[in-house]
Amino acid sequence: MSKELGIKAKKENLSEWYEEVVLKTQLADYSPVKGCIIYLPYSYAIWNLIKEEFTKIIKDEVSEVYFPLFIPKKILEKEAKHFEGFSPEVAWVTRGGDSDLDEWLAVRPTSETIIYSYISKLIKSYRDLPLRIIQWCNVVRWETKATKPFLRGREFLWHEGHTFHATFEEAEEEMKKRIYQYKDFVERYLAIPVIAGYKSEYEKFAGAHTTTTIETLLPDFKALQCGTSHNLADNFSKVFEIYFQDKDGKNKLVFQTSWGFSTRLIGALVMIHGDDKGLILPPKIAPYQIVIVPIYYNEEEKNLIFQKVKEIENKLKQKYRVISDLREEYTPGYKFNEWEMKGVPIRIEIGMNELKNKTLVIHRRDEMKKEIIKEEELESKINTLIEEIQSNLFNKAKKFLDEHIYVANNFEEFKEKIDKGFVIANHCGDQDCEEKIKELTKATCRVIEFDNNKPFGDEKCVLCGKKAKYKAYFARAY
RNA sequence: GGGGCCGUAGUCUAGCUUGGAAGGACGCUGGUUUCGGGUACCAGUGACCUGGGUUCAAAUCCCAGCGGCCCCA
Repeated sequence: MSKELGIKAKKENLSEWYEEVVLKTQLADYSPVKGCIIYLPYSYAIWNLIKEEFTKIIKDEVSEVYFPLFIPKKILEKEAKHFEGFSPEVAWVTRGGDSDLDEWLAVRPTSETIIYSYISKLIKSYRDLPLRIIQWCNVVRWETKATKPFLRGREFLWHEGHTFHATFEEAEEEMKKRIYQYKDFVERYLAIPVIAGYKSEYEKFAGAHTTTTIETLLPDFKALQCGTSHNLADNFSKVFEIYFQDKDGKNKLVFQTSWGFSTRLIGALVMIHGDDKGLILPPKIAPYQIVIVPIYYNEEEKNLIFQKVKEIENKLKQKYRVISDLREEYTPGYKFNEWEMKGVPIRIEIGMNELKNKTLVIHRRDEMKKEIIKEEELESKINTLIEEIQSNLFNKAKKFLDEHIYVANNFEEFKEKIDKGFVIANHCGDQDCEEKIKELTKATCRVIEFDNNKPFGDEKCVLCGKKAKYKAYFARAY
């Protein structure tokens, strides 16, 4: 009776548990390079599903492109604030073959500069606007601190959208549209509840006019940024000289946005939905939504049951991602445990009892409950179960998030609650003051809601006591 | 940025204090058996992170590097 295959750590010991789940479910493995993980088939399948589903949502408006991995130093440093923000973690190519390069090439930490150095070729007239492009790629940020698979690495996969508009207002609208799209997507597909809103001045994207974000809370009460959308205004078009000729014949600067989310979402999925047995995947992005396990005692039964398994599989395959586990060297019990660890939402068990009675055993991973149904009810049962599991996971996560949002009327209350989740507090908006809060509590301003951000109570900043500019969510962050 | 722990087969690990033939369990391969919650037995397979130093002799001691984990800032 070996327990070696299962997850040994309890979820209470979150770090230990997380590492074990990622490795044992074969989502990913370590590589020889610090902070660079190997995306094994299971996590890559999840990423592909995320890509596929998100693409369906945006494909009518946004075209897919691919720009180079390398960015010449001159181009990367063109927008001063952007460069200042990213330079501490840029990886450089300084040598090619046998010779030193005359100009260093950055491995893209993000692609604004390489794209914007080119894009004026595509934008001549107001008729070319708005222009919207997206690329799915890898980026490199040379982390020096501790790395964690999916959540913090030197290389990760993401998409970055870049849009070009005639006016500031249009760009502002685009930025918000995308962040709401992210919120909707992450909540409906990954079942991860998030809070959407602005970043503070201190936390915004290097080079942006305004940054918006979606933030969630992990089980260790730390906030995790799940996606961002920036209004770059004309900050980049000024330095990259991206002009268009407007209806009035004048040349004008374009206004831009950029937005993205990354494979970090996979880390969030694991952390938020998993339990002591391992992963629990939301049906909409589970590589396998249903696993069918046959149970038989001899060759004769095996043939009969495999036939039924195939029949059920083919029926369900019309609509769902199904796998039949026909491996003969493992017992049903072994298979149950393995697929539960891997988080497959629904399991169907088929043995002689089911064959005789024209029934099926249905097991749901989120509640770990078995049910016997009539065979003819199968499709309607699966349809409702898929929906139920998806919303059950979201509701559980939403409950956790809601229960860990506190309000602080003063700094004492702030300090008391800050290690338990999000703390809503008034803030003056000054960068120095925000930095001070970070020094004192390790917490940062995570998000300022779009609406509902007016200061409350005495309307004074929680730390410095000056008149508050807004109320915001603070937390310790990943 | 500071501190600590660790690196032995695909995985978990014994051995390290006190230097002297690297042991077990799981997995994997072949076979028999079993299959409704991690079957059992037999046989086989497979490892000391890298580099340097000390020594007659290094998994073991020392130094450096690489990688992983944890705590603090």
